[in-house]
Amino acid sequence: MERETVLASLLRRLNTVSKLDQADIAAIRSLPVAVRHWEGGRAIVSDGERPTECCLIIEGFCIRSKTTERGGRQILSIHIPGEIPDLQSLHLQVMDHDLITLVPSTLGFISHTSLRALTHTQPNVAEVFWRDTLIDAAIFREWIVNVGQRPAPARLAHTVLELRRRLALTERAEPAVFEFPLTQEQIGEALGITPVHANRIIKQLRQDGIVDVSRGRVHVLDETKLAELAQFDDRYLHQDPSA
Amino acid sequence: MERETVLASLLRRLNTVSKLDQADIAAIRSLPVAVRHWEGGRAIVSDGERPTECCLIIEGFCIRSKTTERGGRQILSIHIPGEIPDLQSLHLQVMDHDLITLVPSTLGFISHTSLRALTHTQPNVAEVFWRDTLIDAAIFREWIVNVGQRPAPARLAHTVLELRRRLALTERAEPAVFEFPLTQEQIGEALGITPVHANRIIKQLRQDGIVDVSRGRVHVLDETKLAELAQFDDRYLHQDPSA
DNA sequence: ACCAGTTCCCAACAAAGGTTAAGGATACGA
DNA sequence: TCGTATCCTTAACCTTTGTTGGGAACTGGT
Repeated sequence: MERETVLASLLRRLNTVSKLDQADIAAIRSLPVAVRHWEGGRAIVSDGERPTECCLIIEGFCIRSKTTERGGRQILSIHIPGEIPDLQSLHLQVMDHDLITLVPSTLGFISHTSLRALTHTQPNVAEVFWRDTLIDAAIFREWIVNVGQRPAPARLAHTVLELRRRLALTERAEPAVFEFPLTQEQIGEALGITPVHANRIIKQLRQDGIVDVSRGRVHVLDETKLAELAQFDDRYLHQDPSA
Repeated sequence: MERETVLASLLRRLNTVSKLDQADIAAIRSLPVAVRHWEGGRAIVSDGERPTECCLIIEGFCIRSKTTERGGRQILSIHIPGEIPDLQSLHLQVMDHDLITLVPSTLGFISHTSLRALTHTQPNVAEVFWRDTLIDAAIFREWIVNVGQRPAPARLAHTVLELRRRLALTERAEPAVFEFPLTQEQIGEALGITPVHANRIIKQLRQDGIVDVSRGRVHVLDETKLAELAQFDDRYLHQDPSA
């Protein structure tokens, strides 16, 4: 795979969310990236492990999740190409959650060693990466609000709109139809509800002509009603570098 | 107030959670800190604002929270002396949530300017601060699990044990009785339940002889039962610098 | 075309949690 | 010490969500 395309979405994203100068871009471009393909539904790193590299999603979808001792699983975030979902492992040596592919994916592995060398020689890149992990945390905060405050249908609506907005960063569009490769069971795990209840609310939203979530895709049926249900305000994504 | 005591708990905490050398400690000690007293229940920074300084809690308790358009409030975290709950504002210019005192507190304000100067001259301090925000994010992840997966009594038990463990970092003890200055309404906002339900579960836990949460304090009645209910595993707090 | 394994779908019932409304305790200032 | 505000407490009732269990539809492999 071309080096260009491997880092393209990462650079596009970082350069939108922060400010990179030519030296930063060149330095990131020269990072050694080991490209590997991964099946769907397979762990990349697991809770308790001490990874020595970070994982850039080049193509595909991943989730982060934690499993409780009672066997329940909570999905913490959904990740898309251009993101480095385990960037925190650079300074948090032991994983406190799992990182798992949802679908067959192309991943780029970058060693902690070379990332640390990069952040030491390019302090501006260090700050851009730091900011990236802060946005990650901001998304967790909103996820807490989602699970803690919103009724189940609004939770799904919000999750769907957040993902679309984040996809728009690298894809430059907010389409009415887009990929959302979670089973109903996984949707339940993301929203903190059972799969049966996930099925109920999906059916409801479909019948109400608001949104159709099925076969791994989202069809937005009524943009206005969906936005009203989700009360989605993208400020927390901090996509504007001056904000 | 003595400079020593102003930064004492911050330094103790950072030095436990990460590794600081003498130069780092000296550099942090020389930070200009503006000490101010704050009433309880008053905002320090609010959603939408662009703060120019960060806030160190010297004495007291604070929370971070978000308010939804429907009027519900979700408490995202509880903060104690030695913590800088809005450190993220250093690289996320616009606040996406509120920071509020719970009780009358002594706060130390440190300008972004001097913090940036510090992180530029002492890259190791930058990494320690970065790591601190990553631990903050790890706590958010566990909070998502708490609200999304655990039944209400276990949520309260977990929250209580987490706070005690974090207090132990600067106080070096895990007492059976400690301060927990949240009203039942605020407990509900933290756990994603109504105040009425918060009251129900508090009463339940008291009657079951597990824990008594009242008048702003926690009394642990049965350490074993409480631990079993909460399924508390402190790995996610990353208090050990090698982990 | 068939099979096994998922995933989706649905119904009936149970439990957890939300709503409303009201009385009682506590703290604090005049 | 009296009031006022806040907080705690409880009850009755209602809604959402969980549980159990089953069947239908789809998928990928042979």
